[in-house]
Amino acid sequence: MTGCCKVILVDDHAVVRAGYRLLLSQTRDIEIVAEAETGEEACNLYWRHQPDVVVMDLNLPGIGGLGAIRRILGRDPEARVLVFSIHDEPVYVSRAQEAGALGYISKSCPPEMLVEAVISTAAGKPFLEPAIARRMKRPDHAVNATPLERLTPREFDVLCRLARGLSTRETAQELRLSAKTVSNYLTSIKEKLHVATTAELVRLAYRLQLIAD
Amino acid sequence: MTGCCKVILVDDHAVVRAGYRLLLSQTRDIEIVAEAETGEEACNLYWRHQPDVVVMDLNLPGIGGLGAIRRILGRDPEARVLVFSIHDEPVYVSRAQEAGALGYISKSCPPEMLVEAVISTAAGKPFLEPAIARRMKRPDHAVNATPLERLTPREFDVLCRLARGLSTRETAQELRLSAKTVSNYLTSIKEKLHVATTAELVRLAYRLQLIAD
DNA sequence: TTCCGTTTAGGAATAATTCCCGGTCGCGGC
DNA sequence: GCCGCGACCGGGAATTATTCCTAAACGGAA
Repeated sequence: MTGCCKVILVDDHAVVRAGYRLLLSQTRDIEIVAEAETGEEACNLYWRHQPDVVVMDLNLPGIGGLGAIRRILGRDPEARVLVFSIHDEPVYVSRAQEAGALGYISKSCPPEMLVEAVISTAAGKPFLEPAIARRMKRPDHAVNATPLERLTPREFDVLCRLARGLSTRETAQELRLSAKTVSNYLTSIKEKLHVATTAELVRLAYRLQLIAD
Repeated sequence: MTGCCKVILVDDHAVVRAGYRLLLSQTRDIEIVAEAETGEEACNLYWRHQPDVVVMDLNLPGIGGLGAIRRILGRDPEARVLVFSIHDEPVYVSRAQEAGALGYISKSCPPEMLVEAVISTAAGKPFLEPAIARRMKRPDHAVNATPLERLTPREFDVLCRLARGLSTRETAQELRLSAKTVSNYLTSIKEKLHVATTAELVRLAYRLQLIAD
């Protein structure tokens, strides 16, 4: 571990970022070159700084963490993103990996592991929190466990936003789609998840821990 | 501010605690004497250390943050608790204050404010994040505090069913109303609870423990 | 009695949803 | 290269849901 790895920190809470910054600054090998509050901001800062790794929270305002990952990876397939989320459910891990994340740790991990994961990811080595890796291996979760796995990435995007309480119109604006398309997605989501009403959909989203409170 | 104020840190995420610990340790006046992951643990550690202030997250496993606050205050009415939550809605503030919290800040506040709030609360002075204080003063806050009380009995009936996932038609059948009437109730419920979509309504119902899972 | 809030629902206008369709794009196989 | 597939996007038309307004019936409070 010679050299210093440059890190961008993405999280919508300033206090939280400040904490991580201190935590990571204790290690000589790590330097935080920028912080972002939103996915969009993260993308912009990425081009400017060309960091070795992006430490990315998942639920961000705007395009969200997954959107940001897709956007960054779309333009730089070599980008290394470490997801650092409050969620430790396999659903989110799969989604993040699909989007192109190289590492994934949850906020329940011990503090040292954050450092370890950052260094590993910066070096291009995938890092997955062991506790989560164990859960991912359990057969019941494979592809058929949650019907969520049958949703396409875009359907998933739409579901996340509608479940959070956005209207079809707001969702459309955020994702730059027509309200019509969002409606059509909603219909197919409901069909795939076997629910009839939006309320049922939201309850399901709670049970699958897609949204929390 | 002579002397050192003793702090207990309560949050279910170790990394997050580690960050706050570093953040607070930068100030000489503050010493973190213990950390807890759950409300129960926080209570036990409170008797052992008799801290000047407890920095408490709200959503904890088990009895939760509010439960812990009530339990601590129940045995030591002089206890000083600073709530440090991700939520910035007035509902949570009122709940926390009812439970006995002396201070409240959200995680969207600037890092320096955490230090300020800890010192203030430790000294027995209430601290409320200015941005939240402003929101609390808005007239509609009376509604925010106990939103369900503004619903008529019939509206409540309707809400329970819709939130559980019944369609307007099913709800109408169950209550022997016309679907039209149920729709009309739905509109007035949404207005009284200040939500725009059904999804938001369901989330609110979760938070108010109208439905569980 | 008069007034007010609740319960109920219809009419009309508007918005959302459903179902069906057709187009584009990229990817893996032949 | 060409084919097929599935994801992605949204228009059209029919159907439903929602909103906003109105109004009747009822019961309790002033």
